[in-house]
Amino acid sequence: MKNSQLYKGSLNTIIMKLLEEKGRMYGYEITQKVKEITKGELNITEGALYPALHKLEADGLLDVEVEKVDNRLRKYYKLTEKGTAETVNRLSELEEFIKNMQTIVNPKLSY
Amino acid sequence: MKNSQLYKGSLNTIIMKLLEEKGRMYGYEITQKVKEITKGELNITEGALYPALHKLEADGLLDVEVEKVDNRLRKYYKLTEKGTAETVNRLSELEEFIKNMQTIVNPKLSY
DNA sequence: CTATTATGCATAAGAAAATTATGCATATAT
DNA sequence: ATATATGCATAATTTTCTTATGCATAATAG
Repeated sequence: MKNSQLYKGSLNTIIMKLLEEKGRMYGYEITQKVKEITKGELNITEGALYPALHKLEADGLLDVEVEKVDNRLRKYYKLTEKGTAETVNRLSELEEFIKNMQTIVNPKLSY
Repeated sequence: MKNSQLYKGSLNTIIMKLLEEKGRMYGYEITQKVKEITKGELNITEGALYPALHKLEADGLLDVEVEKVDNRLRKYYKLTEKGTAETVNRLSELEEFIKNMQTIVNPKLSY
């Protein structure tokens, strides 16, 4: 998704967190939202995003609703009950991860 | 390296940061250090570590010195000049990454 | 005294997740 | 007319990691 490899593995968590906040979003909207949040730093590619959405749906974490807006197709995704529960876990894992990485970057601040 | 996929892509940065701090380390030492820092949360597997070290060496970012300690072999790695320069970039990327992920987790704190 | 754990390096097969390169379609701006 | 933006999708390839091994020495536990 970017020149930095660090984002590898975080895409699902990002998607789920955004959906938790917004209620429902469509693919393109997610890419734009992430670009905005990260001030252009993180550009999610379609080749990563769509397969990820399909897998989350297949795993029962997301539901999809198709709508036609301005004669263009949109697939709105939202968290299922299972997905909402799983998001809690993913977010706590993410916070642990961030803490650990901060400790590695700046070991002196950890005590 | 762990059950959480979030660490994917961060191994090289972790290795380089530790080497920047410690001067030189050997493989097994790196696994133990990371385990200690993360309180057991992150266990780097040999299958990930050794190929990563070999690649960093092949890319000219690390130098290796073989030593025999207590009748056991150790391969001490240290940053080359190029590696030290590259570490600066990786660390600033990591800090950006952490900031971005924090903004995603907790958008209300970012203003 | 033998089996397990710790120390130490290594690689091979496979899976997972991404990149890169496409493809199709409509709408808008240049 | 052409490029850019919107919108979804997939296929080939690459990167990175997991899992499973293999070998070897030292120390500890039963």
